[in-house]
Amino acid sequence: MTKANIDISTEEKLKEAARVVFTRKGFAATTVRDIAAEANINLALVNYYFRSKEKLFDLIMAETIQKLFEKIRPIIYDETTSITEKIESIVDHYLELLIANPDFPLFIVNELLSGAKRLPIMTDNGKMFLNSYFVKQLGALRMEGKINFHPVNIIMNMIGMIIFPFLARPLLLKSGALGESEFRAIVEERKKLIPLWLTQITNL
Amino acid sequence: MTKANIDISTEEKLKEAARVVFTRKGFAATTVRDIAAEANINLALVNYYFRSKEKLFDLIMAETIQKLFEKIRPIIYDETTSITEKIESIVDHYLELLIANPDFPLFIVNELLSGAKRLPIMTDNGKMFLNSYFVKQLGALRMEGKINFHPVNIIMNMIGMIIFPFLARPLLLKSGALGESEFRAIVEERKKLIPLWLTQITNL
DNA sequence: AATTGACTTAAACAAATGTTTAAAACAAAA
DNA sequence: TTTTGTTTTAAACATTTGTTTAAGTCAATT
Repeated sequence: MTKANIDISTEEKLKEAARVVFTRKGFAATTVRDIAAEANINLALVNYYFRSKEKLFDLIMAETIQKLFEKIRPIIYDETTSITEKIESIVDHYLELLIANPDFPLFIVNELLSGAKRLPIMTDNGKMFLNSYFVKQLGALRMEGKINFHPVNIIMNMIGMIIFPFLARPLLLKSGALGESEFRAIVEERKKLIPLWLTQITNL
Repeated sequence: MTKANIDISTEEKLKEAARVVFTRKGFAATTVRDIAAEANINLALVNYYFRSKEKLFDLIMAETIQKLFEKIRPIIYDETTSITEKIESIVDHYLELLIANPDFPLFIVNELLSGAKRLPIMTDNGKMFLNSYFVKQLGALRMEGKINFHPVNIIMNMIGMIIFPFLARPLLLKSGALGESEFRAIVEERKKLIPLWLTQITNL
């Protein structure tokens, strides 16, 4: 057994440290030295294992997006569930994930700004979303005359309502408008409310 | 008349260029040379006029936030208008502003990530929002039993629904899911829909 | 015309940052 | 034990980046 096999640590530690720092500060504001320090590992090893700061970032970004969508895909491609059931499922899964990683939305949005280069990973998954059975169901909703607006609005509202609290989180906490526990309570409350609101909106 | 009075250009040109570049790339990813180049003005003049990159950013940030809230304040402190009227007003003003500056939400959100130092300007205005008559009206809504959830949810939903399309914009455009004109059409559509949806949600 | 004071420029500086190098440490194989 | 290939380390390198400097330009004032 070579050292490479025993030692899951170094490479994995670096990735984990990079994930933490990139998420907290964004790509541009993060230095390779930050990552090395966070991992308590020699600076040169970042380039040794990942060749460059950019490659490391791309790797983490790809993995994160991947993890994100592979949870959603089975839900939105399920042809046996109703719109309402899908919404409940998506909201629940998404919010659970965000409760565990509260600054993840800021991370993504931050990279939307600067990283036009790194977009393909996301656009591909975005298309995957737009081609889903869920979107077809929403389209049918319009055909049936139940809604009189572009179905993409429903998706926008859903994701918007899911992620907004997490975008506003630093503002809400630092301003003292909410405490950590109140924030958590509101998010928990929204888990049930968002699907309710969405059905009201779509007249279901 | 000194040169300082004639020449509104240099300082103002730099500020405008800085606004453009900061908005496009965020604080960390923007270099002073980027700004100078965008303005076609000598590098040293950035520090000559604004002392530092950070001071320049703070100035622009403060002005932008200021401009943003001074439009909203009279609306949300108006004691003569109903909740519905306020919502219509806010949505309309906000969306108009965002149509003119589509990457403004990304800019703000981007700085929420890194700039814990630059938050005070925003938290102050956040408090201004939370102390408004609008929020009191929403609170009353709960007292009357018309809604059975924390009123802050309505604000979250409103802002979330307003800004989300602009956060997703680069993704939607680059992925080809929407064209520029379709995006514009959807936003225009939402101008009327969002208030409608919000009244459905609040049982008004 | 000479002077003043604000503005502009090109060059330089110091610090920070991504990356590379060359040697050392180390564990497994021969 | 010696050898081999991988991993780790400290130092160095080349750029980039924010900032400063010192000289130059220019218009108004004296």
